[in-house]
Amino acid sequence: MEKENALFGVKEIARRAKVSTATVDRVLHNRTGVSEKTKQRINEIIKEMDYQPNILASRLASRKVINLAALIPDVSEETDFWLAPLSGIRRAESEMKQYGVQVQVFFFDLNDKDSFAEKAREMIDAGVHGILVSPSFIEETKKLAAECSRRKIPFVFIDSNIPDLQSLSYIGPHLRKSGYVGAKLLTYRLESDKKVLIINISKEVDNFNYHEIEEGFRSYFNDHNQPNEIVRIDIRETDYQSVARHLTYVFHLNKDIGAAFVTNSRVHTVASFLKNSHRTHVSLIGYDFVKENVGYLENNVIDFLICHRPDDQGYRGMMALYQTLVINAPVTKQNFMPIDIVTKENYEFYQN
Amino acid sequence: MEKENALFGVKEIARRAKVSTATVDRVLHNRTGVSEKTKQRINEIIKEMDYQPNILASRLASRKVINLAALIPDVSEETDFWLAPLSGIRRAESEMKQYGVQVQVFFFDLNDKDSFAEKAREMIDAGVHGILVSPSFIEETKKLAAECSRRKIPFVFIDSNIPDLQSLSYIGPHLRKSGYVGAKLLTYRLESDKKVLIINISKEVDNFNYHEIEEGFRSYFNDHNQPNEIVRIDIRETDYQSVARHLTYVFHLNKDIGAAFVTNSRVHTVASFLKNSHRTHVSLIGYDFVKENVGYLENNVIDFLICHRPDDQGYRGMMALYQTLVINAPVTKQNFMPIDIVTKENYEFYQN
DNA sequence: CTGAAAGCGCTTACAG
DNA sequence: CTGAAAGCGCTTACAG
Repeated sequence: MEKENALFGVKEIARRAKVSTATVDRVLHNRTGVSEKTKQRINEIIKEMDYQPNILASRLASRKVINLAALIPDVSEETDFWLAPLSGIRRAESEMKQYGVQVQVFFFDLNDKDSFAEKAREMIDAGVHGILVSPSFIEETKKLAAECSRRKIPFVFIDSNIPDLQSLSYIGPHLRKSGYVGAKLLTYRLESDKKVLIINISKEVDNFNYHEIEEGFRSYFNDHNQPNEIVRIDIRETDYQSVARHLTYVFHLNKDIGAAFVTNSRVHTVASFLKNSHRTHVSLIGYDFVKENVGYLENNVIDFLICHRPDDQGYRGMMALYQTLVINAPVTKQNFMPIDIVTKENYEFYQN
Repeated sequence: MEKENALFGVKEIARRAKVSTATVDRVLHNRTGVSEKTKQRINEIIKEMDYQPNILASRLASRKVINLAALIPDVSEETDFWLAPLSGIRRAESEMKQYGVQVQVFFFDLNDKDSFAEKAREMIDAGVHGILVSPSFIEETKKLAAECSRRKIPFVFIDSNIPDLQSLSYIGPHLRKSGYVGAKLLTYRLESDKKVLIINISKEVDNFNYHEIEEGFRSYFNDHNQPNEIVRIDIRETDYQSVARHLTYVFHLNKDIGAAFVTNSRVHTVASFLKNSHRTHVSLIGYDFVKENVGYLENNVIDFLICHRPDDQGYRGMMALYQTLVINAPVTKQNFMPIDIVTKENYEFYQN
């Protein structure tokens, strides 16, 4: 009168291998304490049956909570950019929590390397199983990556990448191509006798990301034999007064600037300057769909914003961790986001 | 010696209400056969505890399979547009199937209303619990919607909408705004003495979608007092010869057409004509990131393609059904997709 | 209208 | 190295 209706699942494997389900479970999860012989026999049957575990049952039985963490910049007065990735992370969280996954978010200060290191420490100490991180500081990120490797904690990068660090996945823009797109838009209606101004506003002296964007931007000019002269300026102070001072000088020296390209989300500062100095005829392109920029899109001072779906980056980053840790499914190593073009006319539907 | 360690879940509710978990379950799912009094008592406790059901356990115990279906156009020789929504549907499927959800896709012929009705019939007869549909034919869709309402089967529309049909959700473009964006791009570098040509290539005489797009397009010209004259042409045959014949005539009549806007994905036919007749100086904008169009983006005949994340539409549509039927969570009634701008420079990263 | 018991497909101590 | 048994938090017949 035994019920042998289980034609699949661990029970069936156990029946065929003439072992208990406990042993099957051990093999399934590469746990120790199974003779090599039994192990092989079971593995063959698993293959034969093309066994697919029931994640539902698995998660329910093992009441292990999986702890995922994210280490991202805090939203600051300067920019609310990180609101978007955060919202993607939260969205992932709300989908995963029913399956026993918890998410903790750690925020660091973009102007303070030490806060990154400190929060990374906290995060590791919290005993997390997987990490999403915005690798804003190279050295500190390397240390974190090393620690993760040591503890076998998978980690993904979003927004920018540091190659060769064994990250599970990179989810973010292809910066070179992004700069290239910027150049296309900038030159689309640019007269050939006008100069082009590249503006890099950043406290960090050597941000590799901006270099890549600029390289991409310049390579478009090369590829298309654009005759326009390119002027560039680095501004190390991010406040309006400093930016205005530098720009006044550049515009004074170069009377015929027809378009400006800002390599990051600080384009609103430039927009403000152009507006105040009655230079709104200059085409302006920059990065990121943040609050500060939208107003200038609205009143036509900024022509285009380039964006890389920051919301999606957060979402997909968390999902990549989930895939690895819960579903045990493979994850794409490089996941380049679309290079989105946002204008006054389409921004209201740009959710990411 | 009883274990009373369950401080949550149906057991705890049952304990507090002094009933069995079976009765709690009945109340939880609005099943009949519970006295009004007991029901009230249990509902109070549920509220008090802010009880969240464990979907894992629920899905595992009730081995009911949920059948979702999609009714979309088949990929035809004419266009592979529907490959994208299909891939989104498949992506959703692979995420949901571990949770006991099955997905069936039914394909109809875009040139044959009857095939829509027929497949709709088949789908309903298959006993599905939720439906995603591309409402390509109004009357047939209305019939399907009525049948769904009768059977209390939730349905979502993607790609285009038919309002007032009690759909669970619409996921797709805001067509008016999309046409508006098209006009912005078209005029961005257009000289004011040039004419603009609107081209509508479609066998259907009265496609409401194209009307909306065109209206949006025209309203941009109004809003901005664009001086350009607008010429429009309707082409009822979709083959290249017919299109070429009509266009030859229009271009003959109007010597100074500077830009053309095609209201759908058939922009590649126009591109082909422009190329063959050495008119590639005409700016060309149209719809959809389909194989046929990409080549012309590549060789600069098409300037911009406008897209509405068809992949995402399929994915989100299925997810909306999942949310309703499995999670019992609310769903947004209108979900307008971003209006994406695809160019030669950024298309390689446009996955949707 | 209500409850006791079995069961979903796994995992986990525990005992040997 | 292996297995019997209990249990995860629900749902489902079945019996009353």
